[in-house]
Amino acid sequence: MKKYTIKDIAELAGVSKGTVDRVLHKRGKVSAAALEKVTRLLEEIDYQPNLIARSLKNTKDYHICVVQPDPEIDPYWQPCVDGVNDAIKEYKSFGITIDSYFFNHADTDSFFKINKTILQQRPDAVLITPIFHKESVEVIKQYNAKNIIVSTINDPLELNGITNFVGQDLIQSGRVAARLMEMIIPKNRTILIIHLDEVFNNSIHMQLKEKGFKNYLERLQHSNFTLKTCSLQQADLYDKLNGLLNNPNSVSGIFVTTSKVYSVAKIVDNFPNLDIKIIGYDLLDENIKYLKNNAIDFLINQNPKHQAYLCITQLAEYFLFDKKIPREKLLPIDIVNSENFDGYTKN
Amino acid sequence: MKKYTIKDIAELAGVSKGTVDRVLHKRGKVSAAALEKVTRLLEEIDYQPNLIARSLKNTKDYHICVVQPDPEIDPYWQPCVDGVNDAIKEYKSFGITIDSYFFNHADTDSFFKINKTILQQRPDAVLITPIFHKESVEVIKQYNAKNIIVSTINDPLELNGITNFVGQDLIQSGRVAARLMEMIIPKNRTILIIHLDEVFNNSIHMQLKEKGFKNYLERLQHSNFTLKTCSLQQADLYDKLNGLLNNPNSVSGIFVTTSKVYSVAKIVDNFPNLDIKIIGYDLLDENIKYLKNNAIDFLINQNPKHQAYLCITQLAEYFLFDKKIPREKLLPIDIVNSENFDGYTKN
DNA sequence: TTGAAAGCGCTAACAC
DNA sequence: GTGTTAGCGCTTTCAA
Repeated sequence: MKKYTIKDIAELAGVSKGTVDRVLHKRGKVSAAALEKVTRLLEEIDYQPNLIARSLKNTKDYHICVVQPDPEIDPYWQPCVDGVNDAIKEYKSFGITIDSYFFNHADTDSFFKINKTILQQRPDAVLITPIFHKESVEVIKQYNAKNIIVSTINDPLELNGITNFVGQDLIQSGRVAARLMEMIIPKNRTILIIHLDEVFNNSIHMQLKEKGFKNYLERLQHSNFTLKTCSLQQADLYDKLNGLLNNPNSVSGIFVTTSKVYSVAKIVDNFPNLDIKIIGYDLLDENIKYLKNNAIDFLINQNPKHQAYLCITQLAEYFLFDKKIPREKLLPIDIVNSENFDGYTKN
Repeated sequence: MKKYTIKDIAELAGVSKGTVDRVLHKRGKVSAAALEKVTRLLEEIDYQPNLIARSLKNTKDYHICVVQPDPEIDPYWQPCVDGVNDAIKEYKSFGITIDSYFFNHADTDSFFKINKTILQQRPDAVLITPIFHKESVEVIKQYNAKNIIVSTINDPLELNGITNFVGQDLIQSGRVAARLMEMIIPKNRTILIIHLDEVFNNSIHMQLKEKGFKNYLERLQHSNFTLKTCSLQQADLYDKLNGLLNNPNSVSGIFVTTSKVYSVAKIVDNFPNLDIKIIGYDLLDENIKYLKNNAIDFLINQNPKHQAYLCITQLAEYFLFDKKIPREKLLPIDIVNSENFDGYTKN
């Protein structure tokens, strides 16, 4: 069970370390005889290079830039920032520097400006949260032109030029919500699907979730739910929802396609005798408050913190240890209720 | 943003690398003046040692032994083995050798025998799956006496001498199941709690889950479920359950505290008009089959594969990079239905 | 085509 | 007390 090093191989083959290295990396300039001998030896002993040593040699400092919506403007993004910060700490001692940049999630100009700055820095990789689809495509092209690796989280779209994507299957996510809804409301009732602030956000997300949700329910054999979709602005939510709920039995379940589900729960809370079930997204403190008192029945955890952290991890291990980066990593769609949320929130 | 090395510090402080190292590791034999100067400098520039270099120096081969129930005897343990095997592959190139040993989960002698063999090998750490509690306590003492690190997964008990534990909060796990059950069966019905093969397994697990389950339901304000507990052997299951189910409306929900929930689902499937809800544990193929056709309503994922993998990861990063090992790592309690299982099964 | 040698950053033994 | 030095395993340059 001895650990063989290049030196061992060299001695066994009667050549120098340099030659072994040339064989290992197929750098040519090796005689047929030596090639043959070393190759066989390598196979025989199942040589595994010491990745630590290899990495040490490569003393380059790697540089990753992260482009995210500013959490001070939309706190939804705070978990992503937290995930990135964890990664910063973890990889600092490994010679990987990570810089965070924030844009205004309602302002494409700020997005462009930041990417321009980053381009000039020529980092080794950039992680972007592409909430502006069209604009992202453009920016990614520029990064690719300079051979800068581009990673994304959170975006379900096929973006060309992306090296790796970490996220969730959003259609499936809608199906998960639908199955849950099916289980907790009586057959044949009416379900409301609410998209909140669609114009200001990446509406593709909401549409895919809706698609999955409908798709699941429409194919059911023995029940026949009525589905109503509303795309609303926060400002209009109160009036609209109040109107609907004052008409009793009109709605039995509400599926909110975003993390703003607490604002729906807050209104529904005023109708305690209606027993309306609510399913939505993300473990915001506000959402968990309603989850705890059963005003929200289920939350689906998109795990933005882990998405961001994992994405950087993949890049770091690629730089340090040449570990292959999976092109797409789909995280599980966590179902969260009042009893298991803290397993997902605390770390 | 320069990366400072020991050499840099030495030059800045006007001392040698050796002295800096002595300060860093508090090895004494440093004059007050030098100590003061170097210490301040280190703080000033927030020196971070290069962990790769440090690790390379330490060329020792670490050795971890894993003691698990034989998956050929009880396939429940296969995921753990898979997790360990993943870790073996991953850390092979980092100078960490991991050996797997299997005991018969129904034979304490085999457990002792294997631990005896391992003790003689004097590994750096051992990961045991302590399904025999009393016996494990004994064995752990012996490891501790030889300064061998002991890690465990899957066991909720306070075992003294354990360095780290990776697992789940089993009482909370029962509460999760209870909350789910509450949502999917009508109020005030009867719920059956089934422990399968309790004598042959670690019954503590089942008891804790039951405790959490009951605890949740008993404190509900507006409903009043009747709870019945059965501890059964596989062989008796069919007769007992048939008896119960032939008495209509006797049972509305069944909570199975182990992964053998499929064997309950199989029997309940013969009573299609009863609409009995079933909740159980673990993503065995057999369970997923019933989950898919809604015969099982929810499974709780204990994620044995990840438990094992994570545990070894923690040990490896401790050996390689001196990363602190958390004494206890509680994994989230994943709720799984027919729509999100594949996020947890495929990797 | 090949071997020798330097060096990545850190540690520790050894000489002064 | 302190500085020097060798060396961890691998890569790469340079001279032969």
